[in-house]
Amino acid sequence: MRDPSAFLRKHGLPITAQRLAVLRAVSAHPHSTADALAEAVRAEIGSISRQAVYNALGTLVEKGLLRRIQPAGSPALYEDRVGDNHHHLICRTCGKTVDVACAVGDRPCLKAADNAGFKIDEAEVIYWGTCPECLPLAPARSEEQSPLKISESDKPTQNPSI
Amino acid sequence: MRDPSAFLRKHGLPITAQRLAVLRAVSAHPHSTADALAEAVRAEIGSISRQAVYNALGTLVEKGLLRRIQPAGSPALYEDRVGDNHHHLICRTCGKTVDVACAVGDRPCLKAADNAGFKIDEAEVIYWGTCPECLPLAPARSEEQSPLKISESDKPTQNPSI
DNA sequence: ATCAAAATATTGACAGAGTCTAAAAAAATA
DNA sequence: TATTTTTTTAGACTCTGTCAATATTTTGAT
Repeated sequence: MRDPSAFLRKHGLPITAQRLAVLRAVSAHPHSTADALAEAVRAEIGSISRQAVYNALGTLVEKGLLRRIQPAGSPALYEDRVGDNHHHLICRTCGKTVDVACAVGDRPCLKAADNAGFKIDEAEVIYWGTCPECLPLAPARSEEQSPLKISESDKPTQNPSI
Repeated sequence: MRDPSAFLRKHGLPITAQRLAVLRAVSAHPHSTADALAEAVRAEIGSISRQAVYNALGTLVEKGLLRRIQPAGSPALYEDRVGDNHHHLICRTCGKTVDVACAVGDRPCLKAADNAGFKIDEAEVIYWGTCPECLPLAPARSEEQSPLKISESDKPTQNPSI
Protein backbone atom coordinates (compact mmCIF):
# COMPACT_ATOMS: atom_id res chain seq x y z
CA MET A 1 0.00 0.00 0.00
CA ARG A 2 1.68 3.16 -1.25
CA ASP A 3 -0.55 5.85 0.16
CA PRO A 4 -2.35 4.80 3.32
CA SER A 5 -3.88 8.24 3.75
CA ALA A 6 -5.55 8.04 0.38
CA PHE A 7 -6.86 4.62 1.22
CA LEU A 8 -8.36 5.77 4.48
CA ARG A 9 -9.94 8.75 2.78
CA LYS A 10 -11.38 6.52 0.09
CA HIS A 11 -13.20 4.54 2.72
CA GLY A 12 -14.49 7.58 4.53
CA LEU A 13 -12.23 6.98 7.47
CA PRO A 14 -10.76 9.93 9.32
CA ILE A 15 -6.99 9.96 9.08
CA THR A 16 -5.43 9.73 12.51
CA ALA A 17 -1.86 9.49 13.65
CA GLN A 18 -2.72 6.26 15.44
CA ARG A 19 -4.11 4.55 12.35
CA LEU A 20 -1.17 5.54 10.21
CA ALA A 21 1.30 4.41 12.84
CA VAL A 22 -0.46 1.06 13.25
CA LEU A 23 -0.39 0.62 9.51
CA ARG A 24 3.33 1.29 9.39
CA ALA A 25 3.94 -1.02 12.34
CA VAL A 26 2.15 -3.92 10.67
CA SER A 27 4.04 -3.30 7.48
CA ALA A 28 7.36 -3.24 9.31
CA HIS A 29 6.57 -6.28 11.48
CA PRO A 30 4.23 -8.66 9.72
CA HIS A 31 2.74 -11.55 11.74
CA SER A 32 2.85 -9.61 14.98
CA THR A 33 0.36 -9.52 17.82
CA ALA A 34 -1.70 -6.48 18.78
CA ASP A 35 0.48 -6.14 21.83
CA ALA A 36 3.72 -6.21 19.91
CA LEU A 37 2.32 -3.73 17.43
CA ALA A 38 1.33 -1.40 20.26
CA GLU A 39 4.94 -1.47 21.44
CA ALA A 40 6.18 -0.75 17.96
CA VAL A 41 3.79 2.18 17.64
CA ARG A 42 4.87 3.57 21.00
CA ALA A 43 8.46 3.43 19.90
CA GLU A 44 7.49 5.56 16.95
CA ILE A 45 4.91 8.06 18.13
CA GLY A 46 5.36 7.98 21.88
CA SER A 47 2.13 6.50 23.12
CA ILE A 48 -1.10 4.86 22.09
CA SER A 49 -3.86 3.25 24.08
CA ARG A 50 -4.49 -0.43 23.86
CA GLN A 51 -8.01 0.21 22.69
CA ALA A 52 -6.84 2.48 19.87
CA VAL A 53 -4.64 -0.33 18.58
CA TYR A 54 -7.53 -2.76 18.62
CA ASN A 55 -9.80 -0.18 17.02
CA ALA A 56 -7.35 0.59 14.25
CA LEU A 57 -6.56 -3.06 13.56
CA GLY A 58 -10.25 -3.92 13.60
CA THR A 59 -11.36 -1.28 11.14
CA LEU A 60 -8.37 -1.82 8.88
CA VAL A 61 -9.10 -5.53 8.72
CA GLU A 62 -12.74 -4.73 8.06
CA LYS A 63 -11.82 -2.43 5.20
CA GLY A 64 -9.49 -5.01 3.73
CA LEU A 65 -6.22 -3.17 4.26
CA LEU A 66 -4.96 -5.71 6.77
CA ARG A 67 -5.47 -9.38 7.33
CA ARG A 68 -5.92 -10.99 10.68
CA ILE A 69 -4.84 -14.58 11.31
CA GLN A 70 -5.71 -16.35 14.53
CA PRO A 71 -3.64 -19.49 15.01
CA ALA A 72 -4.77 -21.95 17.63
CA GLY A 73 -3.36 -21.14 21.03
CA SER A 74 -1.98 -17.81 19.94
CA PRO A 75 -3.23 -14.25 20.02
CA ALA A 76 -4.24 -12.80 16.67
CA LEU A 77 -1.50 -11.85 14.23
CA TYR A 78 -1.72 -9.13 11.60
CA GLU A 79 -0.19 -8.69 8.18
CA ASP A 80 -0.55 -6.23 5.35
CA ARG A 81 -0.28 -8.70 2.52
CA VAL A 82 -3.89 -9.04 1.49
CA GLY A 83 -5.92 -10.24 -1.42
CA ASP A 84 -3.55 -12.87 -2.73
CA ASN A 85 -5.01 -15.84 -0.88
CA HIS A 86 -1.76 -17.02 0.56
CA HIS A 87 -1.55 -19.30 3.56
CA HIS A 88 0.68 -19.73 6.60
CA LEU A 89 3.24 -22.08 7.98
CA ILE A 90 3.69 -21.90 11.74
CA CYS A 91 6.37 -23.41 13.93
CA ARG A 92 4.89 -25.20 16.92
CA THR A 93 7.99 -24.55 18.97
CA CYS A 94 8.86 -20.89 18.49
CA GLY A 95 5.77 -19.56 16.78
CA LYS A 96 7.60 -18.32 13.72
CA THR A 97 5.09 -17.69 10.97
CA VAL A 98 5.88 -17.54 7.28
CA ASP A 99 3.76 -17.01 4.21
CA VAL A 100 3.29 -19.78 1.69
CA ALA A 101 1.63 -19.62 -1.68
CA CYS A 102 -1.62 -21.49 -2.03
CA ALA A 103 -0.73 -25.06 -2.88
CA VAL A 104 -3.60 -25.59 -5.25
CA GLY A 105 -3.30 -22.44 -7.31
CA ASP A 106 -5.14 -19.20 -7.35
CA ARG A 107 -8.37 -19.51 -5.42
CA PRO A 108 -9.45 -23.08 -5.76
CA CYS A 109 -9.33 -23.71 -2.07
CA LEU A 110 -12.69 -22.06 -2.01
CA LYS A 111 -14.18 -25.25 -3.34
CA ALA A 112 -14.85 -27.77 -0.62
CA ALA A 113 -15.63 -31.34 -1.53
CA ASP A 114 -19.15 -30.84 -0.27
CA ASN A 115 -20.30 -27.38 0.72
CA ALA A 116 -23.35 -28.61 2.68
CA GLY A 117 -25.39 -25.72 1.38
CA PHE A 118 -22.98 -23.13 2.76
CA LYS A 119 -21.87 -20.11 0.81
CA ILE A 120 -18.13 -20.30 1.30
CA ASP A 121 -16.20 -17.03 1.24
CA GLU A 122 -12.80 -18.04 2.56
CA ALA A 123 -10.61 -21.07 2.86
CA GLU A 124 -8.14 -20.73 5.67
CA VAL A 125 -5.15 -23.03 5.63
CA ILE A 126 -2.54 -23.29 8.33
CA TYR A 127 0.37 -25.67 8.03
CA TRP A 128 1.76 -26.70 11.41
CA GLY A 129 5.28 -27.93 11.83
CA THR A 130 8.75 -27.21 13.06
CA CYS A 131 10.98 -24.54 11.61
CA PRO A 132 14.58 -25.19 10.59
CA GLU A 133 15.96 -23.51 13.71
CA CYS A 134 13.81 -25.56 16.07
CA LEU A 135 14.21 -28.90 14.32
CA PRO A 136 17.46 -29.82 16.09
CA LEU A 137 15.97 -28.84 19.45
CA ALA A 138 12.87 -31.04 19.37
CA PRO A 139 13.21 -33.80 16.81
CA ALA A 140 10.58 -36.06 18.42
CA ARG A 141 7.04 -34.94 19.02
CA SER A 142 4.18 -36.71 20.77
CA GLU A 143 0.69 -36.69 19.30
CA GLU A 144 -0.03 -33.11 20.15
CA GLN A 145 1.36 -30.28 22.18
CA SER A 146 -0.51 -27.12 22.79
CA PRO A 147 0.69 -25.15 19.81
CA LEU A 148 2.34 -21.83 20.30
CA LYS A 149 2.20 -22.23 24.03
CA ILE A 150 5.81 -21.91 24.96
CA SER A 151 6.87 -22.55 28.51
CA GLU A 152 9.11 -19.76 29.66
CA SER A 153 12.05 -22.11 29.89
CA ASP A 154 12.45 -23.56 26.42
CA LYS A 155 11.52 -20.76 24.10
CA PRO A 156 14.23 -19.94 21.62
CA THR A 157 13.02 -16.71 20.01
CA GLN A 158 9.44 -15.70 20.53
CA ASN A 159 8.12 -13.08 18.14
CA PRO A 160 11.19 -13.15 15.97
CA SER A 161 9.71 -10.58 13.62
CA ILE A 162 9.62 -7.63 15.94
CA MET B 1 -14.93 -45.73 19.59
CA ARG B 2 -16.77 -48.76 20.84
CA ASP B 3 -15.11 -49.36 24.19
CA PRO B 4 -13.73 -46.20 25.72
CA SER B 5 -12.73 -48.03 28.89
CA ALA B 6 -10.52 -50.39 26.96
CA PHE B 7 -8.97 -47.47 25.17
CA LEU B 8 -8.17 -45.69 28.38
CA ARG B 9 -6.73 -48.82 29.89
CA LYS B 10 -4.62 -49.40 26.81
CA HIS B 11 -3.01 -46.04 27.33
CA GLY B 12 -2.41 -46.57 31.02
CA LEU B 13 -5.03 -44.01 31.95
CA PRO B 14 -7.17 -44.63 35.02
CA ILE B 15 -10.81 -44.95 34.13
CA THR B 16 -12.86 -42.28 35.79
CA ALA B 17 -16.52 -41.43 35.61
CA GLN B 18 -15.57 -37.94 34.48
CA ARG B 19 -13.49 -39.09 31.56
CA LEU B 20 -16.12 -41.51 30.36
CA ALA B 21 -18.83 -38.88 30.66
CA VAL B 22 -16.77 -36.32 28.77
CA LEU B 23 -16.16 -38.88 26.07
CA ARG B 24 -19.87 -39.57 25.75
CA ALA B 25 -20.67 -35.87 25.74
CA VAL B 26 -18.28 -35.19 22.89
CA SER B 27 -19.68 -38.11 20.97
CA ALA B 28 -23.25 -36.91 21.50
CA HIS B 29 -22.46 -33.26 20.75
CA PRO B 30 -19.58 -32.94 18.35
CA HIS B 31 -18.11 -29.47 17.71
CA SER B 32 -18.96 -28.26 21.19
CA THR B 33 -17.00 -26.03 23.52
CA ALA B 34 -15.53 -27.18 26.82
CA ASP B 35 -18.19 -25.18 28.55
CA ALA B 36 -21.07 -26.75 26.65
CA LEU B 37 -19.59 -30.18 27.24
CA ALA B 38 -19.37 -29.49 30.96
CA GLU B 39 -23.09 -28.71 30.92
CA ALA B 40 -23.84 -31.89 29.03
CA VAL B 41 -21.81 -33.91 31.50
CA ARG B 42 -23.58 -32.32 34.44
CA ALA B 43 -26.91 -33.22 32.92
CA GLU B 44 -25.73 -36.79 32.85
CA ILE B 45 -23.72 -37.42 36.00
CA GLY B 46 -24.76 -34.54 38.21
CA SER B 47 -21.62 -32.48 38.47
CA ILE B 48 -18.10 -32.03 37.25
CA SER B 49 -15.52 -29.35 37.83
CA ARG B 50 -14.43 -27.12 35.06
CA GLN B 51 -10.87 -28.23 35.54
CA ALA B 52 -11.79 -31.89 35.24
CA VAL B 53 -13.38 -31.16 31.89
CA TYR B 54 -10.27 -29.40 30.66
CA ASN B 55 -8.09 -32.18 32.05
CA ALA B 56 -10.10 -34.91 30.40
CA LEU B 57 -10.33 -33.12 27.08
CA GLY B 58 -6.62 -32.37 27.19
CA THR B 59 -5.44 -35.89 27.84
CA LEU B 60 -7.93 -37.41 25.43
CA VAL B 61 -6.74 -35.09 22.69
CA GLU B 62 -3.18 -35.93 23.59
CA LYS B 63 -3.86 -39.65 23.35
CA GLY B 64 -5.59 -39.23 20.03
CA LEU B 65 -9.10 -40.14 21.09
CA LEU B 66 -10.44 -36.66 20.51
CA ARG B 67 -9.60 -33.84 18.20
CA ARG B 68 -9.52 -30.20 19.14
CA ILE B 69 -10.26 -27.47 16.63
CA GLN B 70 -9.71 -23.84 17.43
CA PRO B 71 -11.46 -21.60 14.96
CA ALA B 72 -10.53 -17.94 14.90
CA GLY B 73 -12.51 -15.94 17.41
CA SER B 74 -14.07 -18.97 19.03
CA PRO B 75 -13.27 -21.11 22.02
CA ALA B 76 -11.91 -24.56 21.19
CA LEU B 77 -14.31 -27.18 19.87
CA TYR B 78 -13.99 -30.93 20.31
CA GLU B 79 -14.98 -33.90 18.20
CA ASP B 80 -14.46 -37.64 18.37
CA ARG B 81 -13.96 -38.18 14.67
CA VAL B 82 -10.20 -38.55 14.48
CA GLY B 83 -7.61 -39.88 12.14
CA ASP B 84 -9.42 -39.29 8.88
CA ASN B 85 -7.97 -35.89 8.06
CA HIS B 86 -11.31 -34.21 7.46
CA HIS B 87 -11.79 -30.47 7.60
CA HIS B 88 -14.44 -28.02 8.76
CA LEU B 89 -16.94 -25.61 7.37
CA ILE B 90 -18.05 -22.90 9.78
CA CYS B 91 -20.89 -20.42 9.54
CA ARG B 92 -19.74 -16.91 10.37
CA THR B 93 -23.18 -15.97 11.57
CA CYS B 94 -24.34 -18.75 13.86
CA GLY B 95 -21.16 -20.74 14.35
CA LYS B 96 -22.58 -23.96 12.99
CA THR B 97 -19.71 -26.31 12.21
CA VAL B 98 -19.89 -29.25 9.85
CA ASP B 99 -17.35 -31.79 8.71
CA VAL B 100 -16.14 -31.85 5.14
CA ALA B 101 -13.96 -34.41 3.46
CA CYS B 102 -10.52 -33.26 2.45
CA ALA B 103 -10.92 -31.69 -0.98
CA VAL B 104 -7.62 -32.89 -2.31
CA GLY B 105 -7.76 -36.50 -1.24
CA ASP B 106 -6.25 -38.43 1.53
CA ARG B 107 -3.39 -36.49 3.03
CA PRO B 108 -1.91 -34.36 0.32
CA CYS B 109 -2.68 -31.17 2.15
CA LEU B 110 0.50 -31.89 4.04
CA LYS B 111 2.44 -30.65 1.05
CA ALA B 112 2.76 -26.92 0.95
CA ALA B 113 3.95 -25.23 -2.22
CA ASP B 114 7.12 -24.23 -0.44
CA ASN B 115 7.86 -25.60 2.99
CA ALA B 116 10.53 -23.01 3.80
CA GLY B 117 12.61 -25.69 5.50
CA PHE B 118 9.85 -26.56 7.94
CA LYS B 119 8.93 -30.11 8.83
CA ILE B 120 5.15 -29.97 8.37
CA ASP B 121 3.08 -32.34 10.49
CA GLU B 122 -0.44 -31.04 9.98
CA ALA B 123 -2.48 -29.02 7.55
CA GLU B 124 -5.46 -27.38 9.13
CA VAL B 125 -8.19 -26.22 6.79
CA ILE B 126 -11.22 -24.20 7.76
CA TYR B 127 -13.79 -23.06 5.23
CA TRP B 128 -15.61 -19.92 6.33
CA GLY B 129 -19.00 -18.99 5.00
CA THR B 130 -22.69 -18.74 5.69
CA CYS B 131 -24.91 -21.71 6.38
CA PRO B 132 -28.23 -22.27 4.59
CA GLU B 133 -30.26 -21.08 7.56
CA CYS B 134 -28.32 -17.86 7.92
CA LEU B 135 -28.08 -17.04 4.21
CA PRO B 136 -31.47 -15.27 4.03
CA LEU B 137 -30.65 -13.29 7.17
CA ALA B 138 -27.40 -11.78 5.99
CA PRO B 139 -27.18 -11.88 2.20
CA ALA B 140 -24.64 -9.07 1.94
CA ARG B 141 -21.39 -9.17 3.81
CA SER B 142 -18.66 -6.59 4.08
CA GLU B 143 -15.06 -7.63 3.78
CA GLU B 144 -14.89 -9.22 7.18
CA GLN B 145 -16.82 -9.53 10.39
CA SER B 146 -15.33 -10.89 13.53
CA PRO B 147 -16.06 -14.55 12.99
CA LEU B 148 -18.10 -16.45 15.50
CA LYS B 149 -18.56 -13.37 17.57
CA ILE B 150 -22.31 -13.05 17.66
CA SER B 151 -23.86 -10.00 19.24
CA GLU B 152 -26.54 -11.07 21.67
CA SER B 153 -29.20 -9.53 19.50
CA ASP B 154 -28.87 -11.24 16.14
CA LYS B 155 -27.84 -14.73 16.98
CA PRO B 156 -30.19 -17.31 15.56
CA THR B 157 -29.07 -20.53 17.18
CA GLN B 158 -25.78 -20.54 18.94
CA ASN B 159 -24.34 -23.95 19.66
CA PRO B 160 -27.01 -25.71 17.67
CA SER B 161 -25.46 -29.05 18.38
CA ILE B 162 -26.06 -29.21 22.08
C1' DA C 1 -11.63 -57.27 50.77
C1' DT C 2 -7.95 -54.12 52.17
C1' DC C 3 -4.11 -51.07 51.95
C1' DA C 4 -0.46 -48.22 50.15
C1' DA C 5 0.96 -45.72 46.07
C1' DA C 6 -0.18 -43.22 42.13
C1' DA C 7 -3.14 -40.56 39.56
C1' DT C 8 -7.14 -37.69 39.14
C1' DA C 9 -10.88 -34.38 40.81
C1' DT C 10 -12.05 -30.32 43.27
C1' DT C 11 -11.68 -25.62 44.62
C1' DG C 12 -10.39 -21.11 44.19
C1' DA C 13 -7.08 -17.89 42.67
C1' DC C 14 -4.92 -16.24 38.66
C1' DA C 15 -3.52 -14.77 33.71
C1' DG C 16 -3.89 -13.34 28.82
C1' DA C 17 -6.52 -11.45 25.18
C1' DG C 18 -10.00 -8.87 23.99
C1' DT C 19 -14.44 -6.01 24.64
C1' DC C 20 -17.55 -2.32 26.71
C1' DT C 21 -18.55 2.21 28.35
C1' DA C 22 -18.43 7.15 29.21
C1' DA C 23 -15.84 11.09 28.81
C1' DA C 24 -12.21 13.76 26.44
C1' DA C 25 -9.94 14.89 22.21
C1' DA C 26 -9.28 15.21 17.47
C1' DA C 27 -10.97 15.28 12.42
C1' DA C 28 -14.16 16.42 9.16
C1' DT C 29 -17.68 19.49 7.38
C1' DA C 30 -20.01 23.71 6.66
C1' DT D 1 -13.97 29.11 12.96
C1' DA D 2 -18.05 26.71 14.77
C1' DT D 3 -20.33 22.49 14.69
C1' DT D 4 -20.86 17.77 14.10
C1' DT D 5 -19.05 13.36 13.74
C1' DT D 6 -15.69 10.14 14.73
C1' DT D 7 -11.88 8.47 17.25
C1' DT D 8 -9.01 8.05 21.39
C1' DT D 9 -8.48 7.37 26.11
C1' DA D 10 -8.89 5.09 30.59
C1' DG D 11 -10.41 1.68 33.29
C1' DA D 12 -13.56 -1.82 34.47
C1' DC D 13 -15.06 -6.08 32.87
C1' DT D 14 -15.73 -10.82 30.39
C1' DC D 15 -14.39 -14.94 28.62
C1' DT D 16 -11.18 -19.04 28.04
C1' DG D 17 -8.06 -21.31 29.97
C1' DT D 18 -4.23 -22.46 33.49
C1' DC D 19 -1.90 -23.10 38.16
C1' DA D 20 -1.47 -24.98 42.69
C1' DA D 21 -2.84 -27.24 46.98
C1' DT D 22 -5.82 -30.37 48.96
C1' DA D 23 -9.10 -34.07 48.91
C1' DT D 24 -10.69 -38.05 46.54
C1' DT D 25 -10.61 -41.97 43.60
C1' DT D 26 -8.15 -45.86 40.96
C1' DT D 27 -5.02 -49.05 40.72
C1' DG D 28 -2.40 -53.15 41.86
C1' DA D 29 -0.78 -56.13 45.22
C1' DT D 30 -1.45 -58.19 49.24
